[in-house]
Amino acid sequence: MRRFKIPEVTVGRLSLYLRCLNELEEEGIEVVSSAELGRRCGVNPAQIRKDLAYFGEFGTRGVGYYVKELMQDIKRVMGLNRTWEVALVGVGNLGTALLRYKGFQRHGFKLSVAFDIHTEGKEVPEGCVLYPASEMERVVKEKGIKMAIVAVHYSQAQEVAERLARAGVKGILNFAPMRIRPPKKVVVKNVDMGTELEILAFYLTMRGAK
Amino acid sequence: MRRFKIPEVTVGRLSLYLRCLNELEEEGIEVVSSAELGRRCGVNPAQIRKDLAYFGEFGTRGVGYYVKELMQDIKRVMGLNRTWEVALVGVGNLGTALLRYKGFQRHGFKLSVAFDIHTEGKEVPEGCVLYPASEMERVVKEKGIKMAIVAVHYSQAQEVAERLARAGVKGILNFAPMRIRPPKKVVVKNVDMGTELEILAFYLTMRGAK
DNA sequence: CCCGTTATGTGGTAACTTTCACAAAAGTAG
DNA sequence: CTACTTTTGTGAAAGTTACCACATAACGGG
Ligand SMILES: NC(=O)c1ccc[n+]([C@@H]2O[C@H](COP(=O)([O-])OP(=O)(O)OC[C@H]3O[C@@H](n4cnc5c(N)ncnc54)[C@H](O)[C@@H]3O)[C@@H](O)[C@H]2O)c1
Ligand SMILES: NC(=O)c1ccc[n+]([C@@H]2O[C@H](COP(=O)([O-])OP(=O)(O)OC[C@H]3O[C@@H](n4cnc5c(N)ncnc54)[C@H](O)[C@@H]3O)[C@@H](O)[C@H]2O)c1
Repeated sequence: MRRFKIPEVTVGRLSLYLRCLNELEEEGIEVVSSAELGRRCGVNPAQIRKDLAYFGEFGTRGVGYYVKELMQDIKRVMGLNRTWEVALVGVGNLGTALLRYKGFQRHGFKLSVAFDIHTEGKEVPEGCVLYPASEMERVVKEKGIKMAIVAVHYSQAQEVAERLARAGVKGILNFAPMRIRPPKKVVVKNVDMGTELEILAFYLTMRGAK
Repeated sequence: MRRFKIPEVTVGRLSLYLRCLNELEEEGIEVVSSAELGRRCGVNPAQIRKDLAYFGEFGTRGVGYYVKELMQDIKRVMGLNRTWEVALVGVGNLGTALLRYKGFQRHGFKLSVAFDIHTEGKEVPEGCVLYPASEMERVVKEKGIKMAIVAVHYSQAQEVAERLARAGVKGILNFAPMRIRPPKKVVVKNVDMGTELEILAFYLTMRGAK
């Protein structure tokens, strides 16, 4: 139950467990063992127990974990028992797809504001407001938004990140193909789809494909 | 120079080095030390040297690495000195954004065919051909395509992956929010944006944001 | 209420990754 | 050709993460 340095892989797996627990719940299963959960999500059972042990004792010996309870517990420790307002910067190809995606909403992330340097002719879904990029600091600060997604051209990503940080954002998910150097007190996660394809290319080459 | 088990983090960093070397080349810099490269991409210099040492000796002692040469070497070991034809399955919000994205092309990945169960009214860019999903096995096999991107609803992802595998695909990049269990002899990379946001939420909660 | 069964929580260890630190090689200047 | 500087390539240490194996706890049947 020591809340100090939790490895990111562990946090990622918690998210995975949550997905799996969701399915179990939908199937009407009320109790699950680490063995069964491990089989379903491809993780060693001991790993699951160790991951959970960072945060407390959630299971019952001889029984397993109560699905609904464990879901609540994981959501609580991950900060998912609430709605997070998220700002999107860059309403281009990718930004528009993200805005239209219903999945974030379902998991408690609400893309409530979007920013772009060009707003003319751009549409955003119900429930989201589009602003010119110049309004970013003001709107983000006023709304107290703490989380943002960056989907601008890579040459703009670092600057946008720093502006967001100044406006009070504490977490950034970056899709531009360059690692944003995290501003002070900000957590940055970079998702680089190009790199993912390149990793695939590597393993295919290694295994002698084509 | 032992080509056995290369850790995936190493491969990811190779891709990062490549990005960085590109910038150096654009700046007209011809030689770079591991120290300078490390500063630029936020990686320990010894780490860089170790990563490269898996594949050979690319540097010159007392000098450093010749930028152009190292780029070629990394591209060669990663299998990026060629064009990869890629099939896209699922031409929805995300699929369309991916098709329109110019960045893949620039790095040698060509999304030359796309598949969807609904093709009516769907547009794909020049250079890409859209087929009904029922044609998947035939087209992929005929074209000898080895790499695919899956952007369908999560309930379809596993089945699509298995069909792709049967058609000869050896590498799959999956965007559906469920881990695809890799079919025999297929490498699967899962990109889960929901999980990424949840990891951010965790660290923000941990640090007491909001 | 006790005993057998089951599955958790965890100490210890194995496996893996990162970093240190230095010998070896290459270049340069005298 | 030698002395000196620079920076690689790498063995060994340190640090991290995953897994095994078992004592411990809960449950249920007799
Ligand atoms: N489209 C994809 O599928 C895809 C895939 C992988 C990575 N990416 C990356 O995501 C980013 C966006 O890609 P895209 O295809 O949507 O590009 P895009 O050009 O369609 O969209 C970028 C948007 O950002 C806006 N913008 C630019 N600078 C801005 C600023 N300073 N402030 C606010 N808005 C700004 C532009 O007006 C534009 O609308 C790029 O970095 C790209 O490399 C995209
Ligand atoms: N849109 C996003 O920004 C986003 C973000 C994160 C994750 N995702 C994930 O990516 C996937 C696609 O998202 P989307 O928003 O594009 O959804 P979407 O519903 O807009 O698109 C899915 C497309 O796949 C097609 N399809 C369904 N089953 C198919 C099959 N068996 N074979 C071929 N085509 C099939 C559908 O006709 C549709 O066009 C989903 O799994 C989603 O969870 C999307």
